[in-house]
Parts: sequence; structure tokens; C-alpha cells
Amino acid sequence: MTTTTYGLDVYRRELLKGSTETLILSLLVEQEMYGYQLAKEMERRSGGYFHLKEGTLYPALHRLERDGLIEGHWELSETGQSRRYYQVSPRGMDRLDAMLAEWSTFSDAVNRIARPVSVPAYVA
Amino acid sequence: MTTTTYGLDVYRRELLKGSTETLILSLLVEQEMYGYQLAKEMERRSGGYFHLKEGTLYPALHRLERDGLIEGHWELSETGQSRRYYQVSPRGMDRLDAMLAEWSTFSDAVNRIARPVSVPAYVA
DNA sequence: CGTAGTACATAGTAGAGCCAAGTACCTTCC
DNA sequence: GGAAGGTACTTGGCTCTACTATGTACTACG
Repeated sequence: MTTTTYGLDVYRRELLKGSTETLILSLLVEQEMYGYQLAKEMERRSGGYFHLKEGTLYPALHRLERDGLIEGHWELSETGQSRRYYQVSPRGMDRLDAMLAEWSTFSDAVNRIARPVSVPAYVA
Repeated sequence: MTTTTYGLDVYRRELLKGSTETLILSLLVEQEMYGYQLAKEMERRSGGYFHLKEGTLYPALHRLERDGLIEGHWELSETGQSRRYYQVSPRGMDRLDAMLAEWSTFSDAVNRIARPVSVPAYVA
């Protein structure tokens, strides 16, 4: 039915573009993780806001590994499931720093233009 | 040459996806403007950070008008140049509100995960 | 009259997120 | 023991958006 919603879902999707890799790197810096775990963790941390789909998550991990920003290795869980664990490479660290700086600048620039009437919005 | 830069330009481009329309609507809410003027204003306000290319700007305006979020009309400047002025429609207003709310949520969610060591980043 | 600035348009490309479907393993429940 | 559902990863094809590049057209400057 979508009364006013119309394209907001598309909007969110587009917003996510470019941030996914930053988010993944950020989580992997804290601890080595495998894909599925990473998705769950991201969902948990964002209060359910981010729900990475497989078609987004795994290709992103492949890209990051292809570019040498993360390194993966297979491990077999006790249950017998194969999992590919990833960790951030030194190069990935540098890249993450750059991306976070860029995110900061970008975010500030957006707020400078599209300043909502509202306040900081982050409530502890 | 690009030592570490590698894909940061792509990163910025992807970040911009989804925000362009919000930025455009935000500026048009303040005052009626034509495309070229809008691009200049956005560049000025962002301290040169945002530099909308024609291939981004005009298609975006066309989309917004097609979707009924903005309304345009031609005017002839004293110099004899045709300019298409745009203003935000009521529907566009609603949409902008929704987009700003979404941006806020998104921005918070990103910061909650990819929180740099740094501070709020927005200095008055 | 060529160059630069203003002002708009659009065809084509690249890249990212997503849908959908598939593989494969495990546990739980009837 | 077979169905269902959760875990875990893969991939082909689609859509959408930003950008490149090019073109049009008018004005102003030298």
C-alpha cells in the first residue's frame, strides 16, 4: 500500500552504500569474526537497524579480501560447520582510519547543509 | 601515484549516494533556486566539499520533479539565459522530514558501530 | 572569433546493495 | 527418520545512483 513511504526504503539502501565496508572493518578491528557472526553483531549493535543481507555481506567481504584490507582463513567449528574468519590487515587499518575521517567530514558537511531542526539526537 | 588513496574517491562517491536528494531538498526548502545556483550554493555551504556534477545534479532534479517532490518553472534571466527554478512541494516537505529523520537514525547507527576514538565531531 | 563562464540535457559506464536460489551442515520435533 | 528451521557461505542477475563525457546554447571578454 505504501502511503507516504514510497521511496524511503530505497533511500536507506542508498545511504548504506559506501558505509558497509567501514562498518565491517570497524567490527573486525575489535575482534576476528566470520561472516554470519558479523552480520548478527552488526544487527545487535545497531539495535536492529542494520540487517546486512547475504548478497551484500559476502560480496563485500570478498572485495575487502581481494583488496588486501582483510585476511581470511577457514576454521571448522565443533559442530562441523566451516567458517571463514576474517581479520583486518595493516593496510586495512590505514584504510579504516581514512574512511572514518572521511565519514566524519562527510557527516559534518551533510549536517551543515541539511541541518534538521532537531538536536544531537543521540540519547545515552 | 596514489599511495594509500586507492579507493577513497570511490568511497566518497558511494557515501553521497542517497544523500544527494536530501541535500537538494534541504536547500530548496530555504529558497527557490535553479540547478546551477543550487550546485554553487551547495559547494559554498559545504566549504567546497560537495561538488555536484551535472550528470548527478540534473538527473536528480528530474527524478525529484517526476516524483512530485519539487516543482519547476522556466524563467528568463536578464542576460537571456533560460533557467529552471525549483521549489519544494508539500509532498516534498513531508519527504524531506522523513529523510532527515532517516539520516539522523542512520548517522547514529553508524557512529554506534564505527565510532572513531574522536569526539562528537561537531564543534559550534 | 576563440575562450571562458553560465545553464541545462543525456547516453553510457561502474559499482554497490539486494533478491533469489542453491549448497551443505546441524538440531529439534513429530 | 523425515520435515522444518537455524547456521554458514556462494553467486547470477537486477536496480539504482553518481560520474564521465559530450552536446547545445547563450553571454562576455580580449
